[in-house]
Amino acid sequence: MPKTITPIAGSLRERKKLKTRESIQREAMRLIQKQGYDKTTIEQIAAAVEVSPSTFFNYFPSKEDVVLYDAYDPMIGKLLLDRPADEPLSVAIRHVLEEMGGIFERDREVILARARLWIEVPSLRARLWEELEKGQDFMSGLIAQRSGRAADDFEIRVTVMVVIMAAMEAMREWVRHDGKGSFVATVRRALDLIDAQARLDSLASPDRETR
Amino acid sequence: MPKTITPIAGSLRERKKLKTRESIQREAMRLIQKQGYDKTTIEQIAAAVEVSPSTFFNYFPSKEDVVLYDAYDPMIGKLLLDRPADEPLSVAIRHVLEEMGGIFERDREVILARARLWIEVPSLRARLWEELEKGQDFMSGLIAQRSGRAADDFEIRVTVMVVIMAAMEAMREWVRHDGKGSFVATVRRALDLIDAQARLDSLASPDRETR
DNA sequence: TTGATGATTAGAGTAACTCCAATTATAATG
DNA sequence: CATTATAATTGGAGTTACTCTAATCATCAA
Repeated sequence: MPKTITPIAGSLRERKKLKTRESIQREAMRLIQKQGYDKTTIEQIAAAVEVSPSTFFNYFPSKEDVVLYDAYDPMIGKLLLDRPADEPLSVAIRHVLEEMGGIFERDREVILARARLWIEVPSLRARLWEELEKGQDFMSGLIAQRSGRAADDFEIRVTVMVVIMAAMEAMREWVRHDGKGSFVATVRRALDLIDAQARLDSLASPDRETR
Repeated sequence: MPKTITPIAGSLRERKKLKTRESIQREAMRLIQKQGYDKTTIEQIAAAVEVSPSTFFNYFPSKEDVVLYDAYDPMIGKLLLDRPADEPLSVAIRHVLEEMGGIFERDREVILARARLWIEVPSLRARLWEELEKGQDFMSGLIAQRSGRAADDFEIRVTVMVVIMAAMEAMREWVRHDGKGSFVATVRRALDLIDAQARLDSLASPDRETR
């Protein structure tokens, strides 16, 4: 059994795959912007990229995923993880938000277009839910770990979901106003509104005293 | 042009339609319980009810709707509307919750089975989102009216969504514990947790003074 | 150069829907 | 009761997203 050496990140194959992936997504978005989501078929997208429909499904498990896939999600996750473990969660969240602010400003147009799709196309809107739940699982797990509670702690899950919904509603509000104004500021407003920070802090602080 | 007289509620046609509708839903649920959602086809359901697949789509716009359609939603809506307009919203919500409590207890098994599907089947889970949004629109509209604010007021929408998510998480928690314990009590716990009542009250009280 | 491995593809199949035109059941009218 | 209007049911043809499989083709390691 020949040991497979660690695949080089920049190998021809890898680079090609990445290129194809990006092409598919770019062409898909272009067509969808032009004709609408429902009227754009996988066949059309594949034709535009000059690959077969089969190949499309090699890269994206469903049509929704092309629009849904978001490079920022993993970024946010990483930023959150990189925060010192003893930092209060509310502070961490605010930090991450500000750190993303620049990117959000820079990619404003792209983000706005995609957010609009998320909100306006029923199947995408519904599908977005899945992603929110993944976010909830991720954050809940993180807090659970740091606070020494169970991963499915009711209190944690409720609180985290509330925070996520605040961000979600902020996005909707931001889109409703055609992306005028700062997205980050809108999220901040929502967070202030639900006033969840204090609660998050009390959850996130490790139970040092009890230990 | 012959004026169509108001169709009698209990006319033969109406009764038949209702029966068919109920049969479809009952048989669908039975098959789905037995074989799982994905493995149950519309053809099978139609065959079990002895109608054509076309007829299925006359009654339910999609397969998801058969499982999703919930007799309690309109009930809750009606109960909420029936509360005196000057009653603080938090009180109204608690009232409605307690009023539904008996029904929830009585139909526990049915509700649990359906809730399980909602949570476990991805397409249903995603689709549930749509319903939550309808709920948000309804409640936001109600509060907006009573408080004299705009229908798409950001603060209202965020707060309402938070309350809905609390109920949603309560359902998940309740299902996670196999429906042991009171559903209403779990929702109460979630509501207490988010402590949103005070905020709701401040939103719901009409701005009598300012007027 | 060769042999393995991974990517691309065509093709056949499934199932949820949509649309439409034909048929059948119920209701209203003279 | 006979007739006409209306509503419900149906079959059939078509679209599209997606799955599975087996063959072909490109890249890579040796």
